[in-house]
Amino acid sequence: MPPSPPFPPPPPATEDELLQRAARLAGATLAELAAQAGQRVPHDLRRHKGWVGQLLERHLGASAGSAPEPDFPQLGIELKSLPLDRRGLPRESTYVCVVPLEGGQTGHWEGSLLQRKLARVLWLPVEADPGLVLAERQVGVALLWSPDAAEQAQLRRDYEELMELVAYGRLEELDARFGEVLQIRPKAAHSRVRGSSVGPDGAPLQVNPRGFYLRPSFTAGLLQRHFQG
DNA sequence: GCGTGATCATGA
DNA sequence: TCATGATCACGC
Repeated sequence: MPPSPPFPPPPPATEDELLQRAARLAGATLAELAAQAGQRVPHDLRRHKGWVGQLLERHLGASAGSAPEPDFPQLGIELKSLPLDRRGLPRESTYVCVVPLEGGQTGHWEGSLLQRKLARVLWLPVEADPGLVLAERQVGVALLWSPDAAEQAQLRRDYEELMELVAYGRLEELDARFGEVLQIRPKAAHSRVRGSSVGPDGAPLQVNPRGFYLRPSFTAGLLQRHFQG
C-alpha cells in the first residue's frame, strides 16, 4: 500500500506543485473527491452553493480562506471553479471580488484587488449540466490563465468605466447591464444588507454591497482560446 | 457583519 | 433560453 498523502494537503510551495495537484483532479468525480475529503455529497447545491469550489480548494491546499486576496497568496494565483453545461460553455458568471464602494481604492486598474485576483487564475472546469447527478459530475483539465493583451485591455476599460460611476456616487443608476466582460451585481446575504458608500453629492449613503463578476461569454472565450483553435 | 465560495429563481 | 437581481453557507 502506498502511503496516503495528508489531507488536506499543505499549501503548494510552487506553481508546479499546484499544477501537478490540479492535473490529478482531471477526470475525478465529485463523489471521489468528497470521499477523499471525508465529506458527503449534498443532494443538490441549493443550500450548498459554494460546495464544489470549497471542495476543490481543500484538494489543492488553498489557504487564503475568506481574506480579500488570491487563494494562493505566495504564488499570486486565484482558484476558480467553472461550471460547464453539456456544450462545454460556462453556465454562470464568475464572482471575482467585492466592489470598493467608499474611498480606499483609486479606481485605477493597476494595483486594484480585481487586477491582482485576475492576474493569474487557475480555472478548474466542472461538469454542471442539470441532468447530471452532482456526485457523478467530473472535474476537467485545469487551465492556468493570465489575461492576454486584449483581455487585459477590456477588463481595464470595464473596470475604469464601472469604478467611475461608483466614484461619482452614481451607484443607483449602475446595474448589471454595464460592462462588456465585467459587471457589477449585488453580493450579499440578502437584499436588506447595507454597506457604506457615497452619494452623488458626496454624502454618506447605505447601499446593498456589490461584487464584480465576469460574464459567461468572457470565460467561454478564454476557454476557447486555450482549449480550441 | 464582511468577504469568501458560488448557484438559484424569476421575468423578459 | 438567458441575464439580472437575490440568495445560501462558511470562517472569522
